[in-house]
Amino acid sequence: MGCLDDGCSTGLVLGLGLTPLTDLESSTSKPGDYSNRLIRPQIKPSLKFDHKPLTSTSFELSLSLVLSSETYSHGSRQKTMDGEKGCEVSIVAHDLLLYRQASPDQSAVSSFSSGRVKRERDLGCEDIEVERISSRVSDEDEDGTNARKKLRLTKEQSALLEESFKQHSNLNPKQKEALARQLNLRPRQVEVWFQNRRARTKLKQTEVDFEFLKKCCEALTDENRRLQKELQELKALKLAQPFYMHMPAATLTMCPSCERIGGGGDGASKSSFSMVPKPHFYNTL
DNA sequence: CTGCGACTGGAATTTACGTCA
DNA sequence: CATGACGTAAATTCCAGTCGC
Repeated sequence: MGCLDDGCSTGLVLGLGLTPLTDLESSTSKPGDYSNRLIRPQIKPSLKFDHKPLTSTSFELSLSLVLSSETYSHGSRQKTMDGEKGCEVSIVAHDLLLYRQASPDQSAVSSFSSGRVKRERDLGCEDIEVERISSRVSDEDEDGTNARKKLRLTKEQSALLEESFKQHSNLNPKQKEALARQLNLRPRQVEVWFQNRRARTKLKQTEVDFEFLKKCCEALTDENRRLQKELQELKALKLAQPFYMHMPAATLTMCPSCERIGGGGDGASKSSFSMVPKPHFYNTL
């Protein structure tokens, strides 16, 4: 990314925009995890300027040249090399687009600090157009810094997301799209919400597991201490009462709870207890 | 301080495309 | 010329970690 500053040093950044001729969202998509990839071959020429003329693509591409000072600090992950000059060209199309909440009661405005080109297909064409109109107006701070402005989801949005998460913690692209439409959010936002939700659910579960294991550990420590003590007492008993010495060791058992010694043998076997292993309470998770 | 929306970077995976036998 | 195997680039998703409001 250093090239933006020093390599080219032109102060110019080439921005790429998709002006929709797009039936690509509606017609070519198929259900399935990677349906959106179907549009990739069409986007590809736009990313590699040295391959094909832009006009060969199936939709119009708009390029804008802007001063690099207008670009975002995060920059773009998608970059390519200018074939002729060997100069890195940053594609910042989406970076310059501002998302505007469709809901009028949404006071918060989501920043679009580092939307990447690859994310652009997340947006419906209308959304792109809306964002294009409202872009460059208010997303950036006056001083050009790119502070994240955080959207606060409404209760309704959160509730619906939660509801949806309960049904499936992972969304396929179609579900994501539908949910985003329903919530007046970008698919990317829905995606991020689900990612965060999964991560935090996992974190919570880890904490619960940790507490559980800690309690198990404490219980086992206690049990171990008790058994050690019991062993000591048994040893002491053995020394103090030589009476048991002449009995075969295998016939002697001790009740773990009442600590009484039961003898083996024919007659005694009925009255003696049996050593049933204690069931372990710390079953696996 | 906590909650949470958003971002970054990396891994894994799929797909398209070019090359070669 | 058609075809299959193979390598590679591009694009996607998810996750872990982090930032910052």
